[in-house]
Amino acid sequence: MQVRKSQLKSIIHELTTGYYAVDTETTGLRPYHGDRLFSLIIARQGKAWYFNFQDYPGIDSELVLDKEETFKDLTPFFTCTENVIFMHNAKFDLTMLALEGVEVKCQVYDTEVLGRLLYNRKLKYSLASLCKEIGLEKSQAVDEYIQKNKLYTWVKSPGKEKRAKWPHYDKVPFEVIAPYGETDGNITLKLGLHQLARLGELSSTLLTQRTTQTLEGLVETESKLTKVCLKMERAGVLIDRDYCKKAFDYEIDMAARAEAEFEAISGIPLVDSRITLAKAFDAAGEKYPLTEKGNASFTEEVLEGFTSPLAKIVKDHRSASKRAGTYFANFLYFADEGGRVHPNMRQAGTDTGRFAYAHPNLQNCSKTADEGCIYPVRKAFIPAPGYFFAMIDYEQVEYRVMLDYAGEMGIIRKIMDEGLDVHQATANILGVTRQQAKTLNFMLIYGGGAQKLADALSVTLKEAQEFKSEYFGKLPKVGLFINKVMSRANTRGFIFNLYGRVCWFPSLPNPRTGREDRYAYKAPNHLIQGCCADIIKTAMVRVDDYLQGKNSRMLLSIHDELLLEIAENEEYVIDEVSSIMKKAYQHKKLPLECSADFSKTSWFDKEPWGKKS
DNA sequence: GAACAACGCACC
DNA sequence: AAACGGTGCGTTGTTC
Repeated sequence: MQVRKSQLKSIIHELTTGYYAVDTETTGLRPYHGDRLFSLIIARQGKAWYFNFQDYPGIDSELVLDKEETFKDLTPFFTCTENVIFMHNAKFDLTMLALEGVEVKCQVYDTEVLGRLLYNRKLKYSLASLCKEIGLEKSQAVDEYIQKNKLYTWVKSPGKEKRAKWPHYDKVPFEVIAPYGETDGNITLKLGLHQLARLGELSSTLLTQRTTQTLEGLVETESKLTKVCLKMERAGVLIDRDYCKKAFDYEIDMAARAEAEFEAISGIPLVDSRITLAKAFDAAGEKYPLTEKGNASFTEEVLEGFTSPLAKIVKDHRSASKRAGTYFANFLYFADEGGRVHPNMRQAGTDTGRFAYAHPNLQNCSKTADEGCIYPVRKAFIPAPGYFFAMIDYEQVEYRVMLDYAGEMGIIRKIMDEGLDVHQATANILGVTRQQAKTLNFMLIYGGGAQKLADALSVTLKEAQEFKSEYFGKLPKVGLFINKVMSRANTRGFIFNLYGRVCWFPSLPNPRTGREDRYAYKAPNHLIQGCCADIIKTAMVRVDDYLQGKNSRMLLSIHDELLLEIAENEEYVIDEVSSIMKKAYQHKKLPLECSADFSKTSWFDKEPWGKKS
């Protein structure tokens, strides 16, 4: 129901402790660029209240509530820690609420996150598709209205072909959006309650299994984590705008030069496509491989093998345009007025449990600068005045966790007693070089076959097979572990890690053979990768708790690394955070190690912080 | 015109 | 029978 001014107080009075769904309607999707909520939906047991704050032409003025007053009245609701609130993509709505000064202290469950924890092999985790599975239909009215009436703006940014689409939800008529919002609220609540019930069932089937933590515990961690991510995202990362602009101009210029040179030499305008490149390199007499789909392939590696001067030009062009478009242009585009970018942390973004980052993705910023590069990408990120950066990362976490899971004591002792790193210890055991050991470990953790190993080590298939049997001969527990996990995935269809995270392996048709396949060779990787994701997620919740009342803050989580902004008088938190991170994994035999770097200038220039802890 | 597939490439 | 895991995002070329 649409809330009228006269009913406000009594309705709010009705909101006693219980299970709710909350949703907001917002002017657009960019909270850090001025978009704001214009309505709030609260749903409970078949009832949904639509609190409208926006004036529409001809609307009954009783239906236009005062935003400030409403949120003030709702303070007891949002600060009640006993309330349980379901939200789909909760972080977005929490951001919008935060911009109205509302801090939600209730227990928040993101139905997207719950969807992942329940079953992580879906194609989509949208509210519409999750609801559809349980027979609930999401209204498409608003999206359809936006499309039909073209209530969006196309935005083109310099140096890029792609345009961004900005929808304007505030232009959707009240009579369309209000019932839509109410439906969303109702179905989100039903979905959330259904998910909690389903989690209970799933959890009880795992109860007999050995995990250090129950699935319920994992759900609680993820629930708390949503608010941690909210904080991190709101903090954002400061960019050096002038640096980005200079770097962007420079790279655009480099790309233009490459285009001119290419055309001068080949007589063909440079278009980085298989058609143009095939034409140019055919003329230059170069031979190139084909991709899986039978198209000409011109990867960097292929170009590396060419003698034609065009090859370097294409490489330079790719590198310059990638740096200009994917990095510097995006940083400038996404930065708010204060120069901070707020990348979207996608807590439920991956099958394994890792985070995914978008808009912009800050997990794939170039670490190193190529030779001759004068604008390293990570140099664009700088600590705020009064702060410096700390980068704390787990050392070889996936390998260590795998060895600990496997209980391969021979190598574990070598690592612990002799202070060797994983690859060196492997090398010593096998009598190979560290680099070879690293390649072997790498292949192992990704489920690579003998052929790939042969390619990577530049040896024959037979030699690669010998390396493999040598490896498993000397590290039998690792082989046992890998086989056990694969066979579990095959026979049971799912595996779970020490944190209770379940990973499903449904039978899917293999596009190559058409036969059903569970892709079980991926299972050991997913188990380890997911476990490491849960380690850092657990650590983040604890670090956030530790940082309460301090000025230092977490900014980014990059799989096995945290980037923090440390207040100048809080240097001591670095060691403490390292320690919290290490303890987030309850090892059986092999503990985790962390190392820290710091920088007073940028994310690029870093120095070791003290010695390894 | 817009959506999609394919490719290439940055990270862990 | 064998299989190198997980992401986001840019452009090009094709298709609806």
